[in-house]
Parts: sequence; structure tokens; C-alpha cells
Amino acid sequence: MRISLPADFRYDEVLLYLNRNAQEPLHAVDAERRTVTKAFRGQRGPLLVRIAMAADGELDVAFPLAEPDETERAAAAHYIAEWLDLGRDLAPFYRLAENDPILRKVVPRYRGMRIVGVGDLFEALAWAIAGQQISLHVAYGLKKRLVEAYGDPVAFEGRDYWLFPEAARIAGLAEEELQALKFTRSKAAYLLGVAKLMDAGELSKSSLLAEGDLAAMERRLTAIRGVGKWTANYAVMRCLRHPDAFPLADVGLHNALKLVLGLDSKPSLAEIERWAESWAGWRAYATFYLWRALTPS
DNA sequence: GTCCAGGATACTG
DNA sequence: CAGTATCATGGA
Repeated sequence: MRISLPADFRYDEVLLYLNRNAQEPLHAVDAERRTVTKAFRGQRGPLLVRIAMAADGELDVAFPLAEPDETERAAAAHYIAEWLDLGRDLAPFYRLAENDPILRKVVPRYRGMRIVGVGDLFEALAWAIAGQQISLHVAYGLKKRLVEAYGDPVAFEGRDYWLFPEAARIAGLAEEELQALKFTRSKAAYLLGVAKLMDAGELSKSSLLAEGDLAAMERRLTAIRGVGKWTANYAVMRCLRHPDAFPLADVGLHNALKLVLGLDSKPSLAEIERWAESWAGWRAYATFYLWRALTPS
């Protein structure tokens, strides 16, 4: 199957981003063959896709495990388009960045990079909660243990491509079972709370999207115990895909600004908020591009 | 040993 | 209302 790509799209950036975590359980990047292999939940069961760049510049999508039917092909196309944010017109962001004293230092270098999404709201929130305050390295460990304990494996070529645990599965656990995976008491409680809320149907991606504007989504999410402004905006950025979601308290953002601006200490939240005023409408993309500056090459 | 990681909450003055 | 202690693991 083929997927046509928008004008500004850089596949190398997808590979680089998805290859940050050497022990990633949810997908695999083959750097030499330039492929990404990933399983996701379809209506009739798990689907495994392997994407690659075709010679003609389109995205090639293979289904190495089982031949999909028409519904499944459509689901995969939709999933990938949302995952890689293929539908977004980045031209307004690039125009904005050209005239911004901070973004102009970063954005042109990575033109074509799109925010890689997390389709599942429970996964996005769980990942954000796991990542609160600790290093990415530790957060990756938490995620891997959670996925391999309670997720669902799809075996192919001698390894497992895991499906992230469903909220219903986590909702039935005791806090101690999450603590055994090295979640702190607080994080275990937060994650259980979110899982129960979603399992009860009181929180879903569609109901959140129906809120419409960013402020309303943030209000609903921050009403949940353990979900502060950072977590809410992170989840909205990665899952709901609002281009203006802004994880202001993000340490990576602070470090990126320090690096890009050549500061000798991290800027204050008030300063960042002021700079970001001119990024209005695109603060999620501004953040993603600034994060990129922290990665070599 | 100390500091800090892609924060949130409860508590204090 | 603004500061501060606490969480709790792992790498530098």
C-alpha cells in the first residue's frame, strides 16, 4: 500500500525520533533498511505494519504478518497519517518561524519534521505520567516494564511488537503491582486513576476532542489527580494533536532554549511564556523543534 | 556523596 | 498566594 506525502515531510526525522530509545517495546526501527515496524489495534485484532520510503517519494506500507482486508487497509492509512501528522499544513508555522528571533535559529534546520503522535490517549497519558520529573532513560524503563507486564505481544521475526496495555487491564490492578514495576506510590495512584476513568467511559479521546478548544481540554485533564499542566499539554500535543499545546514546565524545553540562545542558565518560566506569545497557534510545534535541537546531527 | 532528570501535590508561613 | 518538602530511581 502507498501513502502520498505532503510537501514538507522528512522521513529521516521520523526514523531518528522513533529510534531514540534503544529498548523501545512498541516499535522497531531498522536504520539500514530505513523501516519502522509497529503493531496497533484494529477492529478485528492487531495489525502489524512496516513502513518505508519508496523510490518515488511516497510512503510504502507493508503488512508482513497477514494480508489486510479493505477496512484494515483504510484503518492503517488513517492511523499512519495521524501518527506522522501528514495532514498538517506547516507553511504558516514556517512563515512564523522565519520572523521569530528564537525559532529562526532552529526551525529551518529541521524543515519537514512533523510531531510524531501517540494515537492512544491512555498511552499518551501513561507515558506523560511515567515521565514526570524523572529522566527519559528512567521513564523508558517504566514504560517497558508496564508494556511487557500488561500489554499484548504481536510476535514477528523472532521478536515481540507490543500493543500498549488497555486502560481496562490497568484499571483492575492494585497500586502495589505498579509499584513493583518501579512506579512511585504517587505515579501508581495517578496511573490507576486515569485507567479507571477511561475504563468507566468518563474520559476518552473523542470526548476530549469534542471539547474543541485547548483551554477546555486542559481544564478537563488537569481536573484529574496527577495530571498537571505539563502532563495535560504533553498529552494534548502528542495525542489530541492540538498544534498550540505547550508543556511550559518541560525541562527539555528549558535546556533547549538555554542551548539555542547560548544562555549560562535556564530561562525562567515567565521569560519563556513571554517568548512563546509570538508562537501562538504553533507552540506544540515550536516545542518539538526545540527538543530536536537537543539531539545531535 | 551530590545533583538532576521531558512534575504534581500537600503543606507552610 | 508564593515558596518548600517529598516522592524515589538511575546516570553523571
